[in-house]
Amino acid sequence: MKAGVANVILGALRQGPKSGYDIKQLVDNATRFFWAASYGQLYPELRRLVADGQIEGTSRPRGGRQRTEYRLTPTGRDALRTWLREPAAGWEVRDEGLLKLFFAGALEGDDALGVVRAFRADREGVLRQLRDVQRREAKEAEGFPGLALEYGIGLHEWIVGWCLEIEERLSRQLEVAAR
Amino acid sequence: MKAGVANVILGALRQGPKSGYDIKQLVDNATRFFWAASYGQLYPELRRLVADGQIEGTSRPRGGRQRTEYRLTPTGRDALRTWLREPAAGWEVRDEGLLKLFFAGALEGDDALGVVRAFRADREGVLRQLRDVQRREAKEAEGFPGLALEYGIGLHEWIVGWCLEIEERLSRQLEVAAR
DNA sequence: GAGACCATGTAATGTGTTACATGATTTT
DNA sequence: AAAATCATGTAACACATTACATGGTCTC
Repeated sequence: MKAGVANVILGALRQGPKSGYDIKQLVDNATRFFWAASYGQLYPELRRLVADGQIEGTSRPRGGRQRTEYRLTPTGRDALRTWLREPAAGWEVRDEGLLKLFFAGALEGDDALGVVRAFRADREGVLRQLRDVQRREAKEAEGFPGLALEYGIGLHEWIVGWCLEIEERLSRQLEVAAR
Repeated sequence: MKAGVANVILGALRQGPKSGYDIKQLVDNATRFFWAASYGQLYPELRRLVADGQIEGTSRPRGGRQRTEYRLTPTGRDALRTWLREPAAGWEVRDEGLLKLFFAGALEGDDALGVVRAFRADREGVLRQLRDVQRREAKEAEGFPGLALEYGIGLHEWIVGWCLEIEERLSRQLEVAAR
């Protein structure tokens, strides 16, 4: 899971030169759902990649506003392609909603049901966000970025559906128990 | 996303008293897929929870082997139930496989297809692990822990299915392009 | 002229993993 | 008798977020 930010930068720059700010926008818009990055990571890593010869920075002021635009060097392009061909290092999830679901047995029937409902509500929120992105970026998000977006939407649709099923199952059990 | 380990400990102890080692086993067996915890977090947090009156530790040697068994105090039980009723703080994913998928356009057709295939292979691996857990813990994993497991299995089945579809779609595109 | 946005950066803080250290017991 | 498992703990390190600091420009 090491050197993650570097790959985000390299990948972002492939679609054309960008400032640190631009990269942050891309991250917040798209990759944040599976790979977040803060300025505190981005800017130092940009310098490191320049020092390492993987990217080059040019001063490109916009109006009177200073701005450094970065682009890939051939070395950087190779590094990106090499990384893409390597097996993925890993996968980490930290999901408080699921943790609550796991322990929901500590609550009584209807409160436990509430945990599932809250979990679903959260995922419906994410689903809405993803659909907003899809609407906004209909043009830009073609090819693989669009595929990743489709993945996220489909995944969250599945999750919401699963929750609804479980909620029904639990409701029926509660009814039976109440008799 | 703060104080996460505390809730894992509280939840784990609800099903009966446990040593730090026991809790680590539970984490590695079950919650690790959505909430991991290392000894470096667990042991200090156990002390903190004792100091805070949420759990109590008793020396219960097993043979000549020292062992401290922890159990919930009423305070701890309340804290667990309160936490369960609160809205979930969040949700974080760091998925290198998806990041590669997102940038796979930097590779040529069949290499890009390889990224999807590698992604699927990884998820098939996780699916196998989850099914192993299900087989091993058929008895213990009833109720909500079992539900969380079902969720994980269903989710990964969906993912594998999605990958197969995409692989076909890309294959067809490659064939057309080759003509 | 106020507020949003573009733009860059760092320091403090928080969080979590890895490696190391130690030692008993049980299984093969 | 070796290897695996039970059991507890800490120190060093890696990684990431948050808050802060600064200042220009664009839009209402």
